[in-house]
This record gives sequence, structure tokens and C-alpha cells, in this order.
Amino acid sequence: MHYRPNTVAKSLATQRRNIKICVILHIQGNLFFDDVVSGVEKAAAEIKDFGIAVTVRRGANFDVECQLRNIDAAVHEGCRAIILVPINDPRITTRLNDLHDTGVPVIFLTSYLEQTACLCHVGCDYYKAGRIAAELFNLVSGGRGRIGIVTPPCTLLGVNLRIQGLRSAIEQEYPGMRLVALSEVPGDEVLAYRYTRDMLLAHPELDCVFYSIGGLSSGLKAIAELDPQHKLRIVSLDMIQPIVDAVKGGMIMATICQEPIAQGYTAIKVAFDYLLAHTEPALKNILIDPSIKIRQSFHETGISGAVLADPDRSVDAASCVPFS
Amino acid sequence: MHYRPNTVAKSLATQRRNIKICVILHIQGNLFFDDVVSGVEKAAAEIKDFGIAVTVRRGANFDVECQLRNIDAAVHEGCRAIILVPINDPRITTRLNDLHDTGVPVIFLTSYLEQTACLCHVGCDYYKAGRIAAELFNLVSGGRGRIGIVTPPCTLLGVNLRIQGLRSAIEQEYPGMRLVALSEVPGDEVLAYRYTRDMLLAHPELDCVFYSIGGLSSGLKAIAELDPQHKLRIVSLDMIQPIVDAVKGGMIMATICQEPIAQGYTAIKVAFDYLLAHTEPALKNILIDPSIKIRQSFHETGISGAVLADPDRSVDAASCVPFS
DNA sequence: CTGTTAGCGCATTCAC
DNA sequence: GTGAATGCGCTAACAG
Repeated sequence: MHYRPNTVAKSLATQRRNIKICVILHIQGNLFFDDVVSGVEKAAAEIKDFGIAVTVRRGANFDVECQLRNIDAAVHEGCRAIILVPINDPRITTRLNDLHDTGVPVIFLTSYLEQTACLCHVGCDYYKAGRIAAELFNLVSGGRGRIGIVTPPCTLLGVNLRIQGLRSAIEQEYPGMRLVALSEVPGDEVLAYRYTRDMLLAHPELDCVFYSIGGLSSGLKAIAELDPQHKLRIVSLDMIQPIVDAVKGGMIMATICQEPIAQGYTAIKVAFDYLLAHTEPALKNILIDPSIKIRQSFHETGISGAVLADPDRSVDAASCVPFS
Repeated sequence: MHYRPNTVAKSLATQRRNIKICVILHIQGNLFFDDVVSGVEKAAAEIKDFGIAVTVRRGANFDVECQLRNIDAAVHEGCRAIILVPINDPRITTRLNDLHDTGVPVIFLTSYLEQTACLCHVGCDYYKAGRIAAELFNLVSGGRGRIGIVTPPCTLLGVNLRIQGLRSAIEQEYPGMRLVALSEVPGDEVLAYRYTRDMLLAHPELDCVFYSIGGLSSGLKAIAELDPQHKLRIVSLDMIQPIVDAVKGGMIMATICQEPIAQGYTAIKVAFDYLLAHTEPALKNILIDPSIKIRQSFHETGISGAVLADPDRSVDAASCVPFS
């Protein structure tokens, strides 16, 4: 027949079951993941009235045992779906596959594990982000740029994909561009400064830098010292505060945002749809499009405030005659 | 106390009232507004279970009488909120102010009228879009670009704001840039071709073109004929099909998307929140951020399909050693 | 195992 | 006017 169950009535009836979703991260003190969490919390607030509670557990950085404990704790408190930023470790894979067999769905967030059962992966199109970076450099360098990359370790999935994207775009489409240097920086401000500085000193021909360690801003200081005139074209990642400041200040030309808030939000919504409507996501890989932000993207117009018409900028047809 | 009404229960109880939202446009056959409508429909599908119906009325282009009739019809069928793409005419203003007095909220979509009571305006930050265009030209022209603009009539609110944004950015921040020509094209393919061609012929010094009449693609043909080598830097608006094709083909350098789907979606959500929770929007002006799309933004990675791991692009740490 | 009923939290209606 | 009862559409617990 034409019967469509009514989601609202269904969730009202289901409220008493006290459904829980658990989000597990293994990163502390990272601005990008703070935004992921705020996306999670935004979605959590929206689905609270549906009788679904969301709890977030932030484990220690890359601590496998801690992540395993968090998974156990989540199961123990009876959670009905797990959203996970996974650590790439066989113990996690094993644990998640077991979980899947017991009927608890797993949603990967920002990264995923191969050979591991899951409902889906919610992330960003890291590969495309890399290709976009390549194109930006191509556009501003007249197709003859010399690129250096400062990056987290390439063993991380997203990082690897991003660099492959940049590389493949250059090879396939921008023959005049060159990838000249790549510097992998472990998570440490001191090393970020040193590696960035060393790269620039070792490669004076560099005119483009892909600074993809936004969490570490001391590398930006190294760049500022060695390039006080802002001759280098710098593209970075995400809209965390130090990056935004550098874009506004004219030091960074563009930043490619991996939409952490949307990622967190979407992951919760996938879990929600699964728990309430038993809807499996249409795609195993839900990739949020990276977005490009430049200086003017952060321009405060003032028009978005409380009043409709901004007296400084109301419609003025007379101002629109041709000019010279 | 700490009482928070439960939205779900409330809407279940309210279902019998058969609430209606009416969306009224005055544009036919415009791809941008097709996307606005699809955003509306997406939100409509989501709130259907809440017992709220959405109907869309698309009137004749800029026909004031028709828009007035549509408003009357909406009121007559008992709709509880009106979402309107307004025509700038005093009769509309009068009618809307009357409506407001009878308690029917009006939400402006993509444009608004001054001196007119409304719940809020949902649009795009047109001013910022203009500033972004200016910055893109500045970036790729080494700060010495000569800009020509092809635009719809500046009497339209968004159009005017956009051009003011571009202009003010140039005046304030890009002293080496010049606005050389502005061509206002009424909605007509023949004129679009002719005006665009005339502008290019009259201004051989032009190296940047802001082609902001995406609905009319014959101007692009004029550009293609006069600039077969793609020496002009072209920035356009929105992601409608002819523009996307031209970006993919390398003719258009970048397009600034005014997020029609998000605008339509947001307008419905505002009405929904008002009708169900009696929540007034926090801002009178809800401005969606314009987004920048370049060629690689349209790159199909293939990874977003049904499988998680793309064998062509799985993690390969060995590929990430430094190169030359 | 199938059929019936209570109740999720609220708005509306009806009785007083 | 104030207060109690009904039902929105569904799930869960219950009874047969």
C-alpha cells in the first residue's frame, strides 16, 4: 500500500527506550576535532527531543588501549550505535568486527579502517582537497609553481589521500608545476618550526607552500621570518583560529576547509536515521566537499546583523553606471 | 523551572491542524531558482511527518498582479506562513504589511523589501560574493587586472549589492585593479551575446570578466569566440549546468556559488521553527556564505561510491617519500 | 504466536 | 474562566 510510517509518532513512542549514541575520538587538544565535536553537539541538541542521547568520549592521542576501553564502556552503558574516529590498529579492527556481529552499528568519522565492518564512513574528500590545492597554486603561479608541502605523517589516511590528490593533479593536468619538497612533521610545535624552516632554506626555489598542519602554527612563524614580503603563495587547511588569522592577515592565500562541523553533524544524523527509521545510508562513503576560503570569505559585512537594511549599502542604482 | 517542551510530542499533537507553508516565486525557467525550489522540497520532505505541508507557487516573471494573486490564494487556502521571493513594488509592500497585521509571518527568500514587516530574510551574502570575485581577480592578475562585468540589471537588490561589494573591495584593498566596464543585460539571450561581445570589443585591455548572468549562456559563446586561447580570467556565479560545464572545460576560472539549495532549505526551516516552537530567528538577515568552486571542485574521485577503499588510491606510505 | 491496549508529551476540546 | 479528558501514530508490554 502507500503506507509511510510517521517518524515523529514513532520516536515519541520509542522515547522510553532511552537510546544512546556514543562518539569516540582519540584526539585531545586539536582545534579541528573540537569543531567535529561541536557539529556532533549541534546534531545531538536537535535529536534530543526524539529521545536519543549522545555522549562523547575523547581518549588519549593515538592510544589504542584507551580506545578499546572506550568502546567497551560505550557497549557497557548500552549504547545502540558507535561513531568512531578510529586508530589504525588490528586490535581495533577485530573489536569492531565483533561489535558488528552483535548488532551494534559502527560509523567511522573523519577516517576509516579497511577490512572492517561498518555502517558507513563520514569524512571529507581529502583527495579532492589535494587536487584543489594543486589548482590554486597553478592559478596564482601562472602554471609554473614550485611546491613544498608541510604535512602530518603520511601514514594517516586522510593525509595520504590529500597528498596523492595534489600529486596526481599536478601530474595529470599541470605539467609546468613541480612538487619539490615534502616535510612530514610529527605532532610537535618545535619540530614544526624546525622542519618548515629547514625546508624553505633547503629549497630557495620554492614559491608555493601547502601548509597542512594547521594544528601546529609555529611553522607559520618560520615562514613569516623567512618570507617577510609574503612572496610565497601559501595554501593551508581548515578554518581553525591560527589559520583564519593568517588568512585575514594576508599571509595565507587560501585555506581548504574540511568541514569538521558538517562531518560531526552528518555522522550523528546517519546514526539517527539508522536507529529511528532503520535507514542505511545510501553511500558507504559520505564525503563532504572541501570548501575554499580566501581573505574576503572572512569579510564581515555587518549586513548579517539585526537589521535588514545597512544604510551604508542600501540599493543605489545610481552607483551602478559604467565607470572607468 | 527547567521545563523544555518536547518538540516531537508537540508536533504530533498539532498534526490534526493541518498546517501549511506557502512558497511564492515570481521566476520561471531559471536554473538558479530551480535549485532554490529543490532546497525547499528537501526541507518539505523532512517536515512532512510533523504534519506541515509545503506548497510552491511559481508566478510569471516579475508580474506584480500575479504575485498579489498568489499571496491571496495562499492566504485563502489557510496557509500559516508565507515564504516569498518578492517583487520590488509598493503594492507588494502594502499587501505584506497587511498580512503581517493579520498574524501571517512573511519570510523573504533570496531578496527582500525595505519598509516591509517580515520574520526574516534568507539570502546570500551578495556583497561578500562581490568582494570574493574581486580578490580572485586580484590573485590571478598579480594585482593589476582590468575587470569587465556582465550583469543583470543593477536595480535588483542582490545584483546591486554584489557589484558594490566588488567595487568596494577594489577601492579599499586592491589599488592596482581597475573596474573598466559594466554591461547590464536584461533577461534575453540575444542581448547577452551582443552586450558581452560589445564590451570585449570596446575594451581590449580587459583581462578579467565577472560573468554574473549564469542564466544566460550565450554571452559565454561571445567570450569563447573572441578569446579562443582562454587568456581572459573569468569568474561567474552559481553552479547551474552551463556554468559548471564551462568551469570543467577550463573556460571559467572560478564560480561563486550563492547556495540556492541551502537558501530554500533554510527558509523552510525558519518557518518550521516559528510555527512549531514559536522561535523567531536570531537574525533578521540570514545570509548563507557564498562558496568558491574551481575546476577541481568538480573532480569526481570515485571514492564516494559504494565501496570504501578505492584500489587506485588506497593508503600507500611508500608513495609519500620526498620527490623532486 | 497473534491481537489488544496502554501510554510517549503535548494541544485541543469538552465539561464544569 | 479553570480543569479533566481525548487523541495525534506509533511501539511495547500484555493478554489470550
